[in-house]
Amino acid sequence: MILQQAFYRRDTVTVARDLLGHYLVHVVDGLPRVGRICETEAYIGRMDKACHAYGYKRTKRTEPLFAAPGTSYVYLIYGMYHCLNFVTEPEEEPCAVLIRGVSPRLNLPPEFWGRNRLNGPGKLCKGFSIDKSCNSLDATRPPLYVCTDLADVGAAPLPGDDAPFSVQAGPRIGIAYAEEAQEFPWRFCALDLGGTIH
DNA sequence: CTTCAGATGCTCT
DNA sequence: GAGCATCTGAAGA
Repeated sequence: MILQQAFYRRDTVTVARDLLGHYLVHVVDGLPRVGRICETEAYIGRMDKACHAYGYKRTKRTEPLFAAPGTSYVYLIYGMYHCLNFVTEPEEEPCAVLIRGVSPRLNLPPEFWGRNRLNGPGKLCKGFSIDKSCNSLDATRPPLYVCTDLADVGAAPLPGDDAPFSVQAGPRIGIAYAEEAQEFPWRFCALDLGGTIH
């Protein structure tokens, strides 16, 4: 099934952990590009200095964070990479989960198959052709969504994809400015799906 | 394996 | 004008 608003309308840390193992889908030119989510991070505006909407800071950029749970939030970072998030918690609570890594499953360009080709928010967006045109979409339906099974995109399940996996938590990446929030263990890795925390 | 510099443009002050 | 939820390639250990 496709994850619906009720899935995202929950505690952000819980959603970040629960997204692991599910399948990110972006339909491009009629073909679903699919990867299995193996790394995420939680951002919580009301108390998290690493969140763009810390202290309910509302600007043109952060506007999607205040929208309905299940909305996409895509922004440009360092002038050349995009980052994909899904908005969580009820409307007006600016929170989101950053999708940091997936392992390739379907219809990805050849250069994105193999180890360490889709681990990292910038690489992942490149592989899935995700840019600002994907910002502020309803991500509970095509072209951009997350589903629980490969059967949901009409593909056969992969042997081993139904096996349990272990989750590791650790501090988030690239937020040295965020003072005490640096240490929050809000990064989640599915170790057996290719994720790594050092 | 590690560190390090540079690329590049949008957003907010 | 400063800074940024990153990545790559080159060089060193």
